[in-house]
Amino acid sequence: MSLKIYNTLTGGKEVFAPINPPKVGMYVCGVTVYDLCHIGHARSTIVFDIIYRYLKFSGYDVTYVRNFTDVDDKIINRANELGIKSSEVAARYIDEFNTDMGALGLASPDVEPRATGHIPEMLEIIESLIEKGKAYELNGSVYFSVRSFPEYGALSKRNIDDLRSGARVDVDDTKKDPLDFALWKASKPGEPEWESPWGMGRPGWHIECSAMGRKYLGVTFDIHGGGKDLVFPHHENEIAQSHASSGSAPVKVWVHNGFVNINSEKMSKSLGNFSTIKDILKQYHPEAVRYFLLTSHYRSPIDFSPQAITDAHKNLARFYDLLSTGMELGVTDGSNADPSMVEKFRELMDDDFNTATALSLLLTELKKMNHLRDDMAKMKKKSDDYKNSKEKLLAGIASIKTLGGVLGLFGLEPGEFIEEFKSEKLKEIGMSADQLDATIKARAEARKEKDFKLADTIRAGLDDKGIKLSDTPEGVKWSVSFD
RNA sequence: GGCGCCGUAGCCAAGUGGUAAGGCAGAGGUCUGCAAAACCUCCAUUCAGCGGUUCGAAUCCGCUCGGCGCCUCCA
Repeated sequence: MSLKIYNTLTGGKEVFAPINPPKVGMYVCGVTVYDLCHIGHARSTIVFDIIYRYLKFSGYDVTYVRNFTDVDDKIINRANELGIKSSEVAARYIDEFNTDMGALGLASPDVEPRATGHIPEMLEIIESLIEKGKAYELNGSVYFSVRSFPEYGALSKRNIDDLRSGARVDVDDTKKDPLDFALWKASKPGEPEWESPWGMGRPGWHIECSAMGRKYLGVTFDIHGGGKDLVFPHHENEIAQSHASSGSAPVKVWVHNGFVNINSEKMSKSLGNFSTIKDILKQYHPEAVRYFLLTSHYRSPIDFSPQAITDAHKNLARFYDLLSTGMELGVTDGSNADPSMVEKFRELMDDDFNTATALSLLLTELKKMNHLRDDMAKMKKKSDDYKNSKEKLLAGIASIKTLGGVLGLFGLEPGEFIEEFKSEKLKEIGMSADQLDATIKARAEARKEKDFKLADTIRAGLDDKGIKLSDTPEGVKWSVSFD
């Protein structure tokens, strides 16, 4: 079986055939750095993080480029509000982006170019477009002539004549056609600006991706990604510019991720219903956020809710519990992963990165391994049965760890995941580890004295605070409950 | 107005022509002083509704109802 990817351009799943295998070039639209990132940005970044990881897992030599848009109207507005330079705004939010995405465990792209570092490359494309009669200069700005590009609308399935230009698009008298868009904008006083053949100015939004994609990945590359909302106009315009300038299509496969919704509505600033990554990470473990985002297909909308992330966390905790057993038994890496599991995982992921079913495969394996673990507890350690079971268990755990790793999961030491969450809980309820210890000891004393009433009262008291006690053969353990 | 997506159990969610994965919640059981965790069993004759195509449809087609997105900056 081979990897199939849904291509927005053709509207269907296609067998993935890189231009120069095993090399793969992938460009993903990053963020405009004028504010904190919300969970929607996290989704997009995580989706492409997983595509990146999976392509590499599949043996491709991937060059992953993700840009920062660091010159833009919104950044300028923010800079004016704060009374600082727009470059400072950009620097600040690039830092914040890196902090947030780092917390979410994202693999770094191979190149993270910034728009402002590629002005000459943009100017080169713009000049070539003017030469070819695809763009024109007016009052120091340069516009792309949409009607000069017959394929315009192919990506977003739009007919030029259906675009109600003027109704919702600002009619700009300086443009020859309302559909035309800016490649270069003459700068106003106080705005960031660069020299150009048409005077001082700054780039339009779309041209940066055309320039940086071409610079790092070539005139035509394999995959271009971004959020669904970028299909039109951003990616449509990008195709027009790049294609018109080079004479060939810039991208083979266009991949777009769906939105994160709140109560079935798109999360957005204008609706005021967004949650920043920082806020979410105050309440939930970053890996639970990643797990949650993987439970539905990347192209579908996903509804953000506390319940959904809690569910994700519960499942993660189950995995880490098994993984800690694996540690005790000596699993260190995935070298002895079960080949048939890996094969199944591949089949699922090869079908347009179906992470939801891939997770269910891991959950099914989890259940099998827990079953085995329970059985082993009843066996004699020197018996052949025990040895055989242990071998299977180790292979199962190794498979889960390896395949989970492709999804960016289970990277922590099991103890770390569990302890991290527990110490957060103690902080939340204002109890020290020593206090909890003493309480647990008091209950143990009561149990020893067969004073079960007192023991149960103590346990219930902790339970009210969200702390669950378990009496296990290895002693009393505690964990965090959600309900 | 144009283009497009979605509607699967109490909740979340796969499956897109061969007879409904998985998770959460719930019920019963094993274990336990009792619990918890883990495990076992059960939990959609049915996929918004109505027609049609087919030997066969949640899956294809048409219509209806409901929800959402893009067409303006947006992951």
